[in-house]
Amino acid sequence: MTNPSAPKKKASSEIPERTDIRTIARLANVSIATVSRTINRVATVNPKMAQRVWEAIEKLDFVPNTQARSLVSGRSKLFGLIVSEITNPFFPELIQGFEDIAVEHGYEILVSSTSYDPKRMSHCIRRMLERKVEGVAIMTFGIEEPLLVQLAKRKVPLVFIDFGPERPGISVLRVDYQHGIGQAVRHLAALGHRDIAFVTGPKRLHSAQSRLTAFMKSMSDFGIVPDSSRVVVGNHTLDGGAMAMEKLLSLKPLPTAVICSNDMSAIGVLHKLYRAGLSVPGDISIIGFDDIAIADVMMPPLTTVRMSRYDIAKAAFGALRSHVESPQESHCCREINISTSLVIRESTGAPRGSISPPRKGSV
Amino acid sequence: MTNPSAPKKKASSEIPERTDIRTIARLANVSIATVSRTINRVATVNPKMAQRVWEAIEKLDFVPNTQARSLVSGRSKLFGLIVSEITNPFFPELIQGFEDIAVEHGYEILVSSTSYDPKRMSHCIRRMLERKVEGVAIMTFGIEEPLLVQLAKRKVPLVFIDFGPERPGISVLRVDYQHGIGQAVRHLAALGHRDIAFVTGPKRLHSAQSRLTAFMKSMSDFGIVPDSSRVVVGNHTLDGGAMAMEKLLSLKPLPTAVICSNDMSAIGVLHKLYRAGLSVPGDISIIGFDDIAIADVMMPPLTTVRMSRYDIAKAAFGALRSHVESPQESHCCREINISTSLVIRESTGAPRGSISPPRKGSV
DNA sequence: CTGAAAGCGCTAACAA
DNA sequence: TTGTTAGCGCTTTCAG
Repeated sequence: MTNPSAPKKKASSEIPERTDIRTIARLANVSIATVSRTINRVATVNPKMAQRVWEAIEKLDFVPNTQARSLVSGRSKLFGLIVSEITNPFFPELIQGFEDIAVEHGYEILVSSTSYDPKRMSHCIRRMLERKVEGVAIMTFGIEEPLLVQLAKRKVPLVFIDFGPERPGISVLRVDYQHGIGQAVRHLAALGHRDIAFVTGPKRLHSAQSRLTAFMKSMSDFGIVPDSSRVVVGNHTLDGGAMAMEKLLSLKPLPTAVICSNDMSAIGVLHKLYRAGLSVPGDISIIGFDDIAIADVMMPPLTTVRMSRYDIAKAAFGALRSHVESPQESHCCREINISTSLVIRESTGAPRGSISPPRKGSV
Repeated sequence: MTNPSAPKKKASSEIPERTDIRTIARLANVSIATVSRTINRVATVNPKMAQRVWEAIEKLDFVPNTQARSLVSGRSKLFGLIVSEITNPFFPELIQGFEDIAVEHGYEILVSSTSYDPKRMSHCIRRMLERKVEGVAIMTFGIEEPLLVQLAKRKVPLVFIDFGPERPGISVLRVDYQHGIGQAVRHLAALGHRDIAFVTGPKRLHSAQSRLTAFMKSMSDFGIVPDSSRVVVGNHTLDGGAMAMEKLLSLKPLPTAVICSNDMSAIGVLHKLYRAGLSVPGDISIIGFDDIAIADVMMPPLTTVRMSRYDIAKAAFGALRSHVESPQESHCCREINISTSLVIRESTGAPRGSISPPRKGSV
């Protein structure tokens, strides 16, 4: 007992520096049970007593101790939220949504950004387990198998995005990449593009793979078989996008359009193009993915596939909550669909020479 | 006791579904005190026993319950971190730094984004109090007085940025706006600018005011007295910047340069200029403040005043930690200086007509 | 409807 | 050095 405010031994003449439920009970002249009931708004408490209790609480400015509460009730009212990269604007928007909803429902969240590092991820899962989270939303778009085991063993409700094991207590948010990316390809095709490149995300990221797959499928739907040199690996960061575009720039006939696995990559691409003195969409059309807030103020504003952070946050929280609060019917929400859709702005246009005769590619 | 794993009464033939310190003690054939000591790495435990304890822990995959631990020890190892706007990239970078440092030192953080809303702020302080945080970093660059009282009353160590009350247990991070903004003005003046506008942040934000003051002071250092029409109110968002620039655009002689109170505003300004068909820095020079990651990939890359998120995170954590772990010497760290400095990129140049004859604006 | 009492899982005197 | 024991602040049976 390091707690400095805790008296060593009970003594009748002790000054009660700490103000707990007992202090309130004494002041309100009721039992601690009544105080507890009042605070928890149990309907059966006599209004008169409740009134006295609230007054005492007000007067002493009492704040209940969540730790003690959780300890005895077995409910921490805490959810974990793991994201891969808090510096990618997509995630703060997601976190904000999740936090808003959680708080609204009386939950707190423990956020952790793992920077794609399995070590950090492992450590952070451990910490969450120690804090007795009631569920974890793993919004990293991919996870290492062993870490998963660590969590699943505990039977902590989990919600994944894109990819997760099929087990009770685990929900998966299925993002319909095909729809949005299909729209993107159709948009480009309608504009006259046939030579479309793709900047992927990190190879081990499941979501990045799904986006690529959706792209390939959409292309072949239009009878286009992209050759592999048009698919270049990025890493979902600004730099990664810039580097990917650099590679693309060295290609013999420059692709007339490029779709990126996320907006950060697309912005990197835009920047590299700016450096190269190429105009967008004049020389080349660009499409991103995510629709982060900044996409709208790029020069030019970025055409992109929107994936609603709010929908994701809401679905993730909902899944966790239903697992926690009604475990028996939790199977009903095992999979939730998240839709995506194209937002057309100004980074896409007809390819050079599609109407007027083709001319030499600049650069 | 809702806890479903908790047996109602002790019974000798109970299956111990829950694995706590007692279970470990039994398996390792030691007392619970020894288990506790082992976990807490108390040096005096017999290595042999410790070994047995660790094995049992390993075998049962035991994770200690932080809530119980905090409850008895009086140390939650939790810090609160309040930011104003998680969707402004400045903050995620700050959060990341703070989290890294905190975790490294065995602390957890509770993050909350208040969106400048005093109601949310109040609610979030309350929640943090309930969770028994040991300190709160209030990185909102401004706070309402009554909320402050709420916290100060509890004697929770606090660290503010820019502005905070002078009380024991409270540290303040003083940002040296004058240095960076002075550099910015000097840079512009050296380039030949005299007609420099300023886009402020929200009026009630202390930091925004300080930035404006630093600007005014720097201007007068160069003998320039900016007329008030050149100071336009923004709100530290993309939209706010765009709207501010719109106002500026209607000014009779367009200012030749504009300094913004933060990068988000500057990006909004850049975008509005792009819309207006004006070139940067050809027609007008722009300087931001913060140096968020995206500033470097703007078109053109934004000249801005850098304020290190990492320095702030480190200083904030350090202040909190020293208050918690050695309260007696906490007065030694009441004020910490944070420096700022100009990062020159490509959004600044000589004003039109200063050296070479003016040419038509490109688009 | 209210109060007394038994813990939640753990740490820290204190004694052995 | 190790074990025993008394709580941390709260919820929740269970009697009354």
